[in-house]
Amino acid sequence: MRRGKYSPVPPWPRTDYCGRLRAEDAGREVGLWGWVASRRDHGRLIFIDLRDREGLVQLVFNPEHDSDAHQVAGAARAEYYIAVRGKVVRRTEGTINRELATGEIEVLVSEAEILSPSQPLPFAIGGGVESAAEEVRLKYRYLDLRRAEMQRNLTRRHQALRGVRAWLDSQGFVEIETPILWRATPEGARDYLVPSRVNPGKFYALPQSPQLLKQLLMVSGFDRYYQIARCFRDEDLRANRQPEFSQIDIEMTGARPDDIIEIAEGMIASIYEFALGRSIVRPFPRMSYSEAMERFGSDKPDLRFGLEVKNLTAAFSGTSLRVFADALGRGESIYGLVLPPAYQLSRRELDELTEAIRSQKGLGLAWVKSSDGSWQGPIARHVGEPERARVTEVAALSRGDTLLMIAGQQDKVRPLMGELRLQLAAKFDLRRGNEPRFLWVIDFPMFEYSEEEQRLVAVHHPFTAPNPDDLELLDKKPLEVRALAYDLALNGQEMGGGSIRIHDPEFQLKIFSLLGIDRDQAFSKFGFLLDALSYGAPPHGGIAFGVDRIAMMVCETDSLRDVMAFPKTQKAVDLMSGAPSEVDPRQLEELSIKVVL
RNA sequence: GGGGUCGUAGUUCAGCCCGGUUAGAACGCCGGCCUGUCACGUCGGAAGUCGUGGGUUCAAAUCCCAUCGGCCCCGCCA
Repeated sequence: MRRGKYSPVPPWPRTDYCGRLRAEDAGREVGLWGWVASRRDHGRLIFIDLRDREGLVQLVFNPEHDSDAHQVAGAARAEYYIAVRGKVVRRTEGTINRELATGEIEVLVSEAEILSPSQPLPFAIGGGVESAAEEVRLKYRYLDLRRAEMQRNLTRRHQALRGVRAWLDSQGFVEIETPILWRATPEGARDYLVPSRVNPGKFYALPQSPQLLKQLLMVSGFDRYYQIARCFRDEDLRANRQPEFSQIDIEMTGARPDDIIEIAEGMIASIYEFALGRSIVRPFPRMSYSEAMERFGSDKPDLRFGLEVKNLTAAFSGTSLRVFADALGRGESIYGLVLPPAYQLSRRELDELTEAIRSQKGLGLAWVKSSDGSWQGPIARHVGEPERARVTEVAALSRGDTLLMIAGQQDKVRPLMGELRLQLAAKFDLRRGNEPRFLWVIDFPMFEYSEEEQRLVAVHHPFTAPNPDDLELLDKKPLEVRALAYDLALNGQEMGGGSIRIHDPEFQLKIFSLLGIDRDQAFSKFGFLLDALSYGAPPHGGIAFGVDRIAMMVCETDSLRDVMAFPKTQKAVDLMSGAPSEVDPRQLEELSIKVVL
C-alpha cells in the first residue's frame, strides 16, 4: 500500500454521483470519485465497481484504451478511494446487469488516480449489517456507516427532519435553541453533571428536555416555538434508549389539547411524505388512559392485533374457586385474556408461564381450555356453573379457546396482563402489519403513588395542568384527577407526549405541595419559573417527540443504534473513541474535583 | 443492582454436551494465470494469546470458579 504523490484535493471535479448515472448519460464525459467496492481483474480487462453515497457504477479499464489508467486499476484494492475520468457508454446487450440501477451503462475509464489507499477492512462493506458483530461495527463505526443500509437510514432520518421543519415552518413555528449547560432539577431522571471551573464546587446539568425553557419562551412571546433538541438522561440503556437522544420539542401559546394534536398529526403526515413519499390515514384514533389500561393493560397499546384483556371481576363474584374468592374478598380484581384456537399453548408452556409470573410478580396465573360447554384445566372443576356462564359471556369465550386469568390488585394485574398480551403476540408472531397504527392516549391521571418515595409523583411532569373538570378532586382524591396530557403511541411504542401547562404561579405551588415540594423548596429550585409565571404568562401547552424513535419508524428497524451515527453501547460506552475516559489529574484539579473509587 | 445469551484466524461460523491427532470451513488477504466480469474464474500460500485470570486433570477451546466485553430483558427512564 503506497500513497501516490501528495495532493490535498482531487485532480478533477466530480461531475456526477456514481449511483446516479443512467442510460441517458451515455456519451457524456464524466469525472467520478468513490470507493472501490469490488475489483474483477481478468489480466487485461479490469472491472471496478465504484461506490459513493448514491450507489455503484461499473468502471471498465482496457489497457488498449489507456494503459496508465489500467495500471492504476491493477494497483487498486478494496476500499481505495479513487478518482476517474471517462466516457459513459451503453453496455452491449448481453452484458447488461438488471440487478443494478446503473446496470445499463458503464464508464470506460481514460484517466485514473488513487487518492487514498486502504488497509484491508475489518469487515466487508457490501455484506449487509449481519456480516459483522455489532461490537466490531461500533468500533469501526465510520466504516460501518459506509454501508448502503446505514447511508439509507441516516439519509431517511434527515428527510424525516426536513418534513418536521417544513411542516412546523408552514404553521408559523420559530426554531429557537436553548442551553445545553443548564441547572439540575429535582424530579425525573438522573442528570448528567458538568463541573464549573469558574464556580468551584458547582455543577451544570445537561437538560433532560428543554421543558422549562420552552415554557419561559412562551412567557417571552414566541407564541409558537420548536426545536430539534438534544436531551440527556443518565439511566440504563435499552434497544430504544440512549443516554443522549433528540426530541422535537414544540410549545404553543393558548393551545387546547386538540390544537396540539392537530399540529402533531400534520407533522407526522409531513414526515411520512418527506421520508417515504407516502400519505397516512388521519385523524388518528383516541383512547382514554383508563380505557387503554382496561382493554390492553398498557398506556401505549399495540393495536396491530387483538388479544384484548377482559375484566372478569364481576363475572367471578360469588365464585366457589378459593383463590379467586379470597382475592375478591380483599377487593382485588380478576382479568383474563382469551387465546383463540389457532394459538395453542402446550401444558408445559402454560406451566412455565405460570411459574414465570409467580416468581417475578408473586401472582398466580390460572388457565382453562374451553370445549363444548365445559372447561378443562387444573382449576376447571372448582369453578361453579353460574360464574362459568358469566365468564363465558363476558370473555366471549368459544370452543377451543384458552382463557388465561390473573387475580390481584388492579394496578398490578392490568400491566401484567398487558405484558402477557405482548409476550403471546410475540410468540405467535402477531406484532406485524405494514400499516402504522397510531393512537392518541388521552386523559392521563395527574398523579400516581410512589411506593418507593412514599408520596405522589407526577405521571407526566409537575408542570402539567389538571383537567378543570376534576379540580374539586385535587385535595380529596388526587389519584383520580385527570391531567390535560396526551401521548402518541405507535405499534406499542411511545412516540411522543405532551400536556397543557400550568401558567398560574399560585396554582403551580399548589401542585408542587401535593407532590411534597414545599414553598421554600419550590422557590429555591424553580424560583425562576414561578417568577416568570407571575409576569403575564399566557396559557400554553406543547408536546415532544422522540426523533430517534421516529427515525426507527421510517427506517423500520428495532434498534435505535441503526438510526444514530455514533451510538453508545449498553454500558454507555463509545467503542470507537473509548469515551468515557479518565482525564488528566490537572483537569480535575482545575475543576476542584477529587475522584474517590 | 438482577436475569438470559454470546465471545475460537481480519470477518462469519463449526468444534465444546461425551477432555486426548498438527483447532477446521467459508469469505477476506498475499502471489501466479486469465479480454466481458458483475459475490468473476482458476492454481498456490500466509494467517489463531480459542476474551482474560485461576482451578481440576497425565492432558483443557472442551469441565469448574471468577472476571471483562457485546447484545436482549427486569429494575430505572417526571
